[in-house]
Amino acid sequence: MPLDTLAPRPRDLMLVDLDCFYVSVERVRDPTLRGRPVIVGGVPGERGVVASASYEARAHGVHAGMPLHEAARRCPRDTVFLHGDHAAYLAASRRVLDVLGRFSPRVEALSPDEALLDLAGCERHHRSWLDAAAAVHRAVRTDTGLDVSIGIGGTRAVARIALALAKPGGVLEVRRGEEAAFLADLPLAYLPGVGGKTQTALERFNVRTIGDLAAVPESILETTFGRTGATLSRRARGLDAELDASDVGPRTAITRTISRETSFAHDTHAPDLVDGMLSYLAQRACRALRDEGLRARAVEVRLRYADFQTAALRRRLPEASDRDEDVLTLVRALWPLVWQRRVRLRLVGVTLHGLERKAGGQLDLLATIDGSRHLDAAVDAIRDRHGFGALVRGRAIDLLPRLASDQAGFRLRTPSCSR
DNA sequence: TCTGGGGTCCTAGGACCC
DNA sequence: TCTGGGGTCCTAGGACCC
Repeated sequence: MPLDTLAPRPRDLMLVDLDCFYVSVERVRDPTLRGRPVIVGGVPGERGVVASASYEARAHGVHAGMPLHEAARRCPRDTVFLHGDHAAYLAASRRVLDVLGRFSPRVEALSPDEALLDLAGCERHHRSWLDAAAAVHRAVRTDTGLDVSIGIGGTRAVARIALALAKPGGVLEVRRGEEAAFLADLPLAYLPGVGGKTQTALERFNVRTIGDLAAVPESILETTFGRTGATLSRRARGLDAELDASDVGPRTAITRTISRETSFAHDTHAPDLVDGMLSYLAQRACRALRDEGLRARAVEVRLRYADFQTAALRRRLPEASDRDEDVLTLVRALWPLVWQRRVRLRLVGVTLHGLERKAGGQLDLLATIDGSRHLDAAVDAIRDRHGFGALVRGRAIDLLPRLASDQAGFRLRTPSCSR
């Protein structure tokens, strides 16, 4: 890592977050949902958790990540439960990114409902950053009907914490030089990278606020917690950690892993069901792989038992591949090895590792004489026209009626805000 | 019927090579 | 005979985030 990326570079970052994103998109499509408790993630009776809850639902103690049946127990009768429409959310997300692109040439989508803007060079267009934030809020509102919250700070971590305090629908700017004072009294849990385990570990050292952490010498934290300790130390002091120092902009790095997993409606001990579901998931993962123009070098099969214990095995493929057949062979060999306990399974999943860009030229030439590659391409084309379920290999076909559609990532954690 | 699905980064130990 | 390092690849698993 070059030294200059470690030096604290003065910059102004604006983190924009869409409030109750999924619920808000649903309300734009169906205004009768306004003012009522709305929960996106599934319907009661299904296995699942809340992905997004309206403030009316949150008033009853519902939050993202809560099991659906628990949410149903807490909410009034007229609460609307929706599965969600991820294609619509993605489309809305793109429209918002278009709007943000008018405010800065450097916009980075962090998730479907969050984007980071580097404000360098935008000074002359606005009297202040608060002014700019108000303009962003108005523009997104006008063009998409969605509301945003905004955090402004000199580092990704500071902007994120400012955002947490700005919700819902507000703006908070932390000016350069004021980071230490801003962070000092905040509970440790506000610091990105501090989860339950780390918080507990640090509390044993009497570290309870971000200011407490900032006061501990970085060398001690690094000795105790390794690289993570150094990262947290820098964030707590309002500095960029190595991880955070990258330029703001579209991600260019290659995807690291591609995974597809699903929970069974009921825990199962039926080998046919497990084999079929894993075949289906493997084919979906391979399709995503081909869509990205990547090949995988290793395959992992994961499962979760009814008691929530999980197990996984990872093996290299004989050679990097994007073909259903190669991955299926390995998946079929692996799952009987992973499933050791005589306990029902609640979830199975397939993860592709060691992704690399598919080589061009010569391999394409090979592909023309490679029948199974042709087959995958033909299958992909049929699925494009008629949906993924139109064609599934082998035993996976038995499962089709109960398979859910492709789903993008759910937003789980909404930092709590008491101000 | 407690506890979804898709990711990233980091660590650690063993194999193997020089 | 004994005692080493360093580097890289591979697998397993933890913690965290949205």
